[in-house]
Amino acid sequence: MENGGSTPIRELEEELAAFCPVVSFREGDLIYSPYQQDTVAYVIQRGRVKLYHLDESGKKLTLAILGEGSLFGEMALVGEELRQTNAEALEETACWAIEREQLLARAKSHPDLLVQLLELLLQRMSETQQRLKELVFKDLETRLARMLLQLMNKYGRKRHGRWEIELKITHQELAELVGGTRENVTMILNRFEEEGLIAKQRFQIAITDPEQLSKRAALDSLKERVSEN
Amino acid sequence: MENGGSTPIRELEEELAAFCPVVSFREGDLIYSPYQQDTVAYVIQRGRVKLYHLDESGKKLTLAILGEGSLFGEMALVGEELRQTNAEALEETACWAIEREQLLARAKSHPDLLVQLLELLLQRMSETQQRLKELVFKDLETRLARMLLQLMNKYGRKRHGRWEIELKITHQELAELVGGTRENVTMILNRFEEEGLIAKQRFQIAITDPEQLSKRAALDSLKERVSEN
DNA sequence: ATTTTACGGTTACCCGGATCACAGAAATGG
DNA sequence: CCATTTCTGTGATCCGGGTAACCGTAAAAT
Repeated sequence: MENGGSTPIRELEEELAAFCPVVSFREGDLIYSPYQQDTVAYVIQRGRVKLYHLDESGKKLTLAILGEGSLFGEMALVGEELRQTNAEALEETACWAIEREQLLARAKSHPDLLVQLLELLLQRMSETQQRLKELVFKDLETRLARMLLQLMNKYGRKRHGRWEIELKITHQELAELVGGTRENVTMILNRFEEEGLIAKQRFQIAITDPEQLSKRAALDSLKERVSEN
Repeated sequence: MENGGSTPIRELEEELAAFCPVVSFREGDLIYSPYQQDTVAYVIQRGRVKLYHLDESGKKLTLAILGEGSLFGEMALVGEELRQTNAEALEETACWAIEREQLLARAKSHPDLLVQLLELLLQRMSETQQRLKELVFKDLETRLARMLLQLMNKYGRKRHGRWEIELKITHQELAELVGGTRENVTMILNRFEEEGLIAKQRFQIAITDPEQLSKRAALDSLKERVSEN
């Protein structure tokens, strides 16, 4: 379940193994942070990595929580760009470190390599655009419902007749994922729980009624009907 | 000024010319729209293209207004993804049409090709993340100020001691670019004009005081000082 | 030249959600 | 084991900005 099943990363893994060193991080390690300039991107071999922006005021926006097979730090592969986000290991994590020059050299003889990286990149691009769209069009409750479903898909495991999200997560972190405040997230989660959509305890959420939750996620914020315009 | 000067697209142009047909669109033409499935991406040779999302309710969010040398429709290059946005020609526009299979074949013998496309793609990715960040962290006035400066950089031309934005644009369209409503954009523009930062007429905006406007763009919405936390 | 449509300007009102301010409960660490 | 920190729960209050409802004016259509 860790990797949606749709991505054939095995080949890529072999390719990377051939010319990339593996680097390891421990829980809480900062892999990089903004304004650094370096020339290495990463593909996750094992573990989880959080990408996030930090505002001057300390507010945080999480761009993604990535698992095995995901590419990140890709900006380093071309141009002179500095890092723009923080990347933090959420647990014991190992990554292939793709050094820019190495990659470009290697790509000449192994053209498929770039195509596979391109694929991973487009996947991230697609997710980012989706986030942008939701932030503008959907209200907080909808966004949170969607996020819970996404987490279920990525990290969910069925047990005792419900989908437990195997990711230690706080309300604060959820808020940072959906672009809201901790207080509002807590309120909405409690609402969901009262309605029997989810069950929760500290650091832990389980989806008890995915179908119903999906409805909440699809509904548009304010209107039930706009026949014509 | 059309193309920031930083991108060496000339080489890419030659590459594309070698195996891509050129397709033309007229002002208002829809190049593609969501849920279509096809396998061609575009690089703009001449003209301007707007990428946007349309909500069920008719609300619009503009992702980007692209000019010469920009890549779009790139999702079509891998996977089975359907189109997710609308792409519309804002004026007489010509594009190289990059057919997926052709590209992949060509890439084998011309490895640089993918690298250059990758570069264009990362540029878009970077802009998208920037937008996301602004939407969460900055208020409408700040976002609008930034957008005006961006438009100035891309489409501005100095004349009569001010930077005229050579892009016919309505308040509605500006609103769709910054994620706000037409009414509020009108109000803020008038405020900017009263303060002498910009000058405007129908369909037309000029920046009269870029420095001052930049300050408005950088300021955070609510606090002047947060010494420690 | 007149009608029609689209854009720009402005107000009053309202609501989602941020802020602020606590309090209890569960972990963590000396 | 107690003390401190970290999370969660819940109110009161406030505000940015969306919604609705106009009107004047410039442009486009016939």
